[in-house]
Parts: sequence; C-alpha cells; structure tokens
Amino acid sequence: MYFLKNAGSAVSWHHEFGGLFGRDKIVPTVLEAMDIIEHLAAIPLFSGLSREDLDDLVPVVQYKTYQRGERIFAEGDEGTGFYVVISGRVKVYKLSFEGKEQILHMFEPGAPFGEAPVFAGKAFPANAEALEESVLLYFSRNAFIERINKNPSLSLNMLAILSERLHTFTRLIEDLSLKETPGRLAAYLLYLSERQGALDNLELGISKTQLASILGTIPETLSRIFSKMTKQGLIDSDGHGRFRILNRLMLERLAAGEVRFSQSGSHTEE
Amino acid sequence: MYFLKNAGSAVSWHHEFGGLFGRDKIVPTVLEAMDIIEHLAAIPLFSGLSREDLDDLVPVVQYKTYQRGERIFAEGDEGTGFYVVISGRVKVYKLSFEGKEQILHMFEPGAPFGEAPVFAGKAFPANAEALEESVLLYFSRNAFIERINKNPSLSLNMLAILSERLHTFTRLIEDLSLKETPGRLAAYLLYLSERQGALDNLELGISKTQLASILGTIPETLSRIFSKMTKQGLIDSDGHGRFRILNRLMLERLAAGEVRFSQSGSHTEE
DNA sequence: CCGTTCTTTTGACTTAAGTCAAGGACAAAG
DNA sequence: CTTTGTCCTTGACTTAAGTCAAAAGAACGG
Repeated sequence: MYFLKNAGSAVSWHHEFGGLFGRDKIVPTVLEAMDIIEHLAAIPLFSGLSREDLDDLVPVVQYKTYQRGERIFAEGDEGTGFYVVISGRVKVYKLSFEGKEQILHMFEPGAPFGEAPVFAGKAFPANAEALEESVLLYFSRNAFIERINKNPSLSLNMLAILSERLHTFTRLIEDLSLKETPGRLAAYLLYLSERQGALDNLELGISKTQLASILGTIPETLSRIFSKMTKQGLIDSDGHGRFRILNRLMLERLAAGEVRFSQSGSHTEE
Repeated sequence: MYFLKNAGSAVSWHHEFGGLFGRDKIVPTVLEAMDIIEHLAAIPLFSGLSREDLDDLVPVVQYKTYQRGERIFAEGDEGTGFYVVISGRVKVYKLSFEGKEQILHMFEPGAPFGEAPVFAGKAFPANAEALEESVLLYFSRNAFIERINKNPSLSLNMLAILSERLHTFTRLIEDLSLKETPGRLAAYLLYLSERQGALDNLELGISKTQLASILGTIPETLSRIFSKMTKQGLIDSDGHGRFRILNRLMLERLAAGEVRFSQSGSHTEE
C-alpha cells in the first residue's frame, strides 16, 4: 500500500552517528567516505551500481541531521537537490488553509524523497519534517544529473522509484475519492499486517493522530472507527499501538468497498 | 493544475489518418516512417533527440486507433508498453466497487501515458479509455528500455515527465483531502482560464459528468455548485460549456480554501 | 420529424464525517 | 507526588455531499 516507504534492505541501518559527522559537513574524510559507500551500497536507488560508480558519488553527497519535529524543506522552496533517509523517519505532507494536515508519504531508511523537483525543475510541492532524530544524505541536483547522464542503470533505478511512487499516489487518490474512512483504515491495517509478516498481529508504529493524517481524516473520526471495529469484533487492541486482526475477511471486504461499515459487522448489538 | 495534460506544441496534430494505417500495423512503410518521425519529433518526451535517435525509435513503435468509448487497457493488465496520444483524447480512471469513477488524468495529443508500469514492472494501476476516436503510438517496454539505456537525454525527459505527473497527483491529493468541492471547481475554472489564455472566458471542453469525475464528485453535486456560483455572481454561463469569470478574486479565495462557499459570495439574497 | 437515449437540473432525504467541547489516560518534568 | 502537556476518547451538534427519484433539455439515428 501507499503508506510507508521501506527500503526492504536487511542491512543494519542503525549505526551510531553520534558526533562522527556534523550537520552539513561537505568534504568527507577517508573514514567517512568508507562509511558513505557502505550507506550508498544499501540504498535501492543505487543497486546494481559498480564500486567505481559509488566512489564517484561520494564527493557529491552530504550528511545532514535533523531533530524530531525539525522541518527539512517547505512547500515552495526551490528544489536544489534530494534526500535519502539513512536513519530515522521523515514525513512529507500538505497543509490546508485551516491547518489540517495530509501526509503524502512517510519515508524510512533507504528511501529517497524530494526527487521530483530535481527533474521537473520546480519547487517542492509539499513540506518535509523529521518525525524523530534523523540522518539524511543530501544529493545536489546538478551533480546528480551529471551522474545520471553517465549511468543508465542509475536512471532506470530512479525511473522505477518514481513509477512506484506514482503507483502509491494512484492508490491514495483512489482511497480518498472512492472509499470511506473505515475502508481506508481497514486497508491500512491489512497492509501493516502483511508488511510486518506477523500473521494477524500488527503494530502501528505511529501515533493515531499521524495515522489520521495519513488516512485523510481527523483523530476524532479515526478514534470512533477504531472503537466501532473493536466493538464489532473485527480487531482487538492492547491499548499500546498493537493490534490483532480478528476478522480478516470482513476487513478485506471493507477495504474493497464491498460492504459499508454501518451495515457490516458481526452485529454484537444489544 | 493537474487536470489536463497538454503537449503545448503548436504543431498541427490533427492530420487525417483515414485508412493510411490500420490498427496494430507493425512493419512501417517508408512513407509511414516519415510520418512517424514527424510525430515523434513533436512529442515533448523526445525533445532534444537527434534525427538518428528518432530514426532508431521508428521500428519499435506501432500505431493503434481506438473508437470513442473503447478501452485501451484495464486495471490489472500487464504493462508491456506505453502509449503516446497522437490525436484524440484519452482518460485514465479508477472505478469504485459501486461504479463511481475518479478520473486521474486526461491526456491530449503529445502526452505519454501508461509509462509507470514499464519501469516499475507492475500491472496497470488504472483503466484507460478513448474519449473520442484516437490515434495512439504504442512503445513496447523492452525496446524502449533499450533506447533509454543508450540515451541519457531520453531518460531525463522521461524523469521530468514522471516528476511532473507526481506533482499533479500531489495537487489532486491535496484537493481531495483538504479542499471542498466548490474550491476544487473554482481551481479548475481558474486553471482552464489560464490555460486557454482568453482572459475571463473559458470553455469546459468536456461534459459536466466527466468534470464531476475529475473533481472527485457526482454530477448532481457539481450541478448545484455551478448554479450557486452563478446565483452568487461568480461566474456566468452560455449554457453550452462556455463560461465567463465574473469574480476572479472570490474564485481564487475559494480555490485557496480561504473562504467557505456557504458563507462567501456577493449575497444576492432576497 | 419523432422516438430513444444521454446529460443536466432540481427537490427531498440520508448519511459520513467534521466541529466544538469536555474529560480521561499517560508520560515527562519539577 | 503533583504539575504540565500531549494524545486519545466520547458526546452533542452541524454540515457537506451522496442517494433516490423525477423531469426537462439536448443529441442522435432512423
């Protein structure tokens, strides 16, 4: 589903960065260069690149670190480069005039973001903010385009990533336009359970407020739907962000829009 | 805005194709090859390519013609290639379980569509249908990827197009999630008036039913909003798809979400 | 010209979801 | 242990927008 961008790499991402490189350090030391290469090699965007190709990228990247809640870029900022998450988590979102937030994407280690303006030559169309302390790699526009010119496999990787993202946006549009909120929540829960592999157990990993913003609704509405799903025996919660799917079939029918929530359910009415 | 994809080319696209090439013709004759090249040269995706590069593309393309209402591909079909509109018009859309339609994009001559599955290696995530008799150029996946490998400028063009499309999807998501229907209509009208250049006069060019599907609503709702806008003196209509903007400022404020429709307007109440 | 069909409009009604307000749970900070 | 702030929940209410039904217009083919 569209909700999270996971690198899917088994490589241990969570090194300690403490103090090794400061924010916006430009000239890498030899030690850092080795570190950078290790990071680059584990980024799907660079899969299939030779060791020399990676070496070639080292001088054009910078580490940047952001605190929880710190903004990375704002809508309208000029897109002079893009980022890859090394550690931490980043949300990309839009705000309405009244302040309602719609999360477009959450990015986890290994995932690039902010690339579109690099190729379209436009400003960032949305805002980005670190959800926790995060280390990012920054690639400046011009240097990266140069590398793409020389490396077809790099451009094909990038095309694949943008295509994949278009696909997730398509699903988000479909959900917002054609499904009701309970269906979107059901889809999200099923997606999480699949992604986490742990059969019918799953963990949100984010606050319900954030989840509401991902699903295109507000916390109050989400809360009501959660309690209704629980009452109807579709899911069960430990009260700490962990859930168990009790009626997968019904969740799937909800997610597909086959059933309306008000009518559906195992009628535990009294 | 996100609504229409226009090539922006001044080249006369509307040749007569009558009988010259049948559907799915594969081996081009010399005459057709010249014709193909002429078409290719006017497609933004191929801008900046040398004459030889274009020649090189000729053997991998096919013309296909579709009647009004004919389906080009369906959600779930394998994406073995992509299309470029030569003449006519194509909509790409999603359907809900109950049959409600959301148009993701309308494509006009010069615009490519269906490319994402080519690079992501997935099935088409939506349906495509010709809105009128249309001639398309079909590029098969493998042959095109080969060309990309050899031609960085081609891949950069494609990256720009995908990035641009991501941008339009971002706006669509924003609109669906953060704006109300009157705001979306206002934005669409402003977009049309800008695109058509004719100051405050504009022409829909599509049925209101289609427009409803673009805006993520249904014809009844759209109709009510149109009549309300007219009553409030924001717009004026000739009843045949042509409109005049009477209060641009208010439309802009509606589109930005600064004002709610129910409260706004030049209070022509009685 | 007439009947069929599609599009658009309008009215009466229902419903999903947002707003506003209050209170409870929980965690971090003093 | 109390205070403070954030997150979550719940209730009462409002509102935007969808449903259903009917009818008027416009478009099309014979």
